[in-house]
Amino acid sequence: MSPASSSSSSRWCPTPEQLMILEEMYRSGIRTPNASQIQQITSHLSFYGKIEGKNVFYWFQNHKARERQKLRRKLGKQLQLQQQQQQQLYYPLPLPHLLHYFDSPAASPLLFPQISSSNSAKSLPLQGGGGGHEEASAQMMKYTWKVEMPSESVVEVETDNKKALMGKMYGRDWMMMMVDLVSSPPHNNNNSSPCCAAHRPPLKTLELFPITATNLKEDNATTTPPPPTN
Amino acid sequence: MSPASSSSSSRWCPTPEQLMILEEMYRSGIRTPNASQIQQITSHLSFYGKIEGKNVFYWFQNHKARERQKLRRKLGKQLQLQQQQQQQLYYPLPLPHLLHYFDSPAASPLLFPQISSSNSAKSLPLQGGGGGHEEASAQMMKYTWKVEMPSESVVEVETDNKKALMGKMYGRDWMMMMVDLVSSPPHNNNNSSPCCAAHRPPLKTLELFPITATNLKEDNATTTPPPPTN
DNA sequence: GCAAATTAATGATTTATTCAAG
DNA sequence: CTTGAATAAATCATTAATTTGC
Repeated sequence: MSPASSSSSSRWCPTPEQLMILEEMYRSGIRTPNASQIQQITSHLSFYGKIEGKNVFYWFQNHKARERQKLRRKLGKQLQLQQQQQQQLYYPLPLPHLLHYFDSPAASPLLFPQISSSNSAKSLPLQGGGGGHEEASAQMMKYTWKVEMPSESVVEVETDNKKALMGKMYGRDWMMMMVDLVSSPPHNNNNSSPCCAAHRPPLKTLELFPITATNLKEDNATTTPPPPTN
Repeated sequence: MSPASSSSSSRWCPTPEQLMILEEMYRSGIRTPNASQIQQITSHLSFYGKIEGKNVFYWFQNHKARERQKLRRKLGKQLQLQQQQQQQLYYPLPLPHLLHYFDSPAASPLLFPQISSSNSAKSLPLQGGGGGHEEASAQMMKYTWKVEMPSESVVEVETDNKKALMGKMYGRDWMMMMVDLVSSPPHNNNNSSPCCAAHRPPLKTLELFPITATNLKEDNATTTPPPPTN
């Protein structure tokens, strides 16, 4: 099973450009891109280096989690203080380490445009079946770039059959599978250097782009309109 | 449809304080409060935010269930460990009186511990899969799964048979299989210095992709019109 | 200066939780 | 109550930083 022994780099290493773009996207509100978005992002980022859909997927997952974690600690302290004060009014609670939920409606005067709350905003904006069986999380579709994918062959699937076949597969994994199919185009970077040139030329111009992303999900707090919950 | 209309979330969202108190109560022994107790609790908790009696009722019900579940799992694991140790002396006897604790197909391995370090051979480097291969579950279509796939080979399956067959290929196993089949493109894992391009394309002015309001409807076009949930 | 040893980041997986539908 | 879909949390594992001894 020695996978080519030669360090096939088991792990993706984002180039500065890729990272920059991803962060900008995140900053713009993107949190959990769907497969379609991932494909496009991947496609674009592949210009700057080897990358696969799952990398993008993971990046957002991890980044979101990290940010949330960071934030949670800060808020946690604040909350604890508040609660310490309040608990005196009611039950003499020993105040353990409850740090599960954050949902204070008072919301966050946060500086960062993200992570409104961890578990709180449970109100999943699942397009709540308004009208009739939607298929796209509308919110997600807001930002969509026109990318030139290698080939375009819309697969027609028999939903019914498929459904049966799928058995149980976690959504994420499934998505990844799909994403893998599309992943990044062959990117010949014939370079044997260890991995990830950490410091490469600062690449000058990189102007930031206007991503009109409105990925409104439980995440994102910048301009969260009350989830229609349609 | 569209129960919506509810400007506020249709669902109770416990504030941290409420949650803390509830948990403390649970900890002190309360399990199934009667109407009177519920009323009282609700009254108290309402100080920290909107809440109704039924919320309290449901909370205790759910929490109780959850705790049981948790405990059940822990016991299972402990047993597993103990048995792993003991099985060297004796042989793994699946304590019959615990069988009812396991109801999922995944349970069997527990009873017959085989020291399967799940995380052992994680690093399954990219296999140069190739075969296209995709199927979509009806549910997934909500994410607009009409993505452009390199090759389309819709696997025709006999729903009925397959379904039955699936029985054991739950979750991870199934996924892994699929992923293996699909995975990433050709990618010769020779010495193709995988990681990070220290060598990315000229990249001069970094022309960022045109993500703008202009093409906000691409997806619509290719897939389906996202309901203006927003 | 460099390379083994340690530590810090962070990419990749797995597990648990949550919500909704049947 | 059960099951499926989706997500977040927890965890693992590898890479890059860094420290340290030479």
